Amino acid sequence: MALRAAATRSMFAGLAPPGLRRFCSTASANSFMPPPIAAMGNGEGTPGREQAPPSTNLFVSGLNKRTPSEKLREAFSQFGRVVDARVVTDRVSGYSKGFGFVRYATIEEAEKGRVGMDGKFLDGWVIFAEYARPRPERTPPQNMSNSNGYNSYGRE
DNA sequence: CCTGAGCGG
Repeated sequence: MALRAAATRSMFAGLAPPGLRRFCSTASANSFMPPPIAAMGNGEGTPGREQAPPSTNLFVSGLNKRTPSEKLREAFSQFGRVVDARVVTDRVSGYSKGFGFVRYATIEEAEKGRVGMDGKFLDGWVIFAEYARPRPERTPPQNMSNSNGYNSYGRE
């Protein structure tokens, strides 16, 4: 039955997430192999590539360019209370950059949502959820003109 | 239109 082969290809041609190529670079697309969970033999010699510490801010990457923030919040609200969910869009082009940020109410929910949505499918694309890096929202750590000393760090 | 590594206003 050659018809079945054609039908199978047609099915995969509709929702073939190109994001899967990150798992297997030179592997056959016909074989399902587990992701190479890195080589844990470096110990602590991976500076720059270290993930951010646990926080309520979640960095979601691998999103579809047409995925709205509502879809993100809806998908992540299944694991916890999403305080804020935003898909990063460009100011000049106005289109999504392919990643977004999801802020949970507590770190526990953020952890559950991160593990629960990391490696899941969204709009036919494999998304990756990890902790966002501590980044100042407005006031830079430089120039302390204010005697208050309040730092608007997105932590917690 | 949005082609895909990536940390936003």
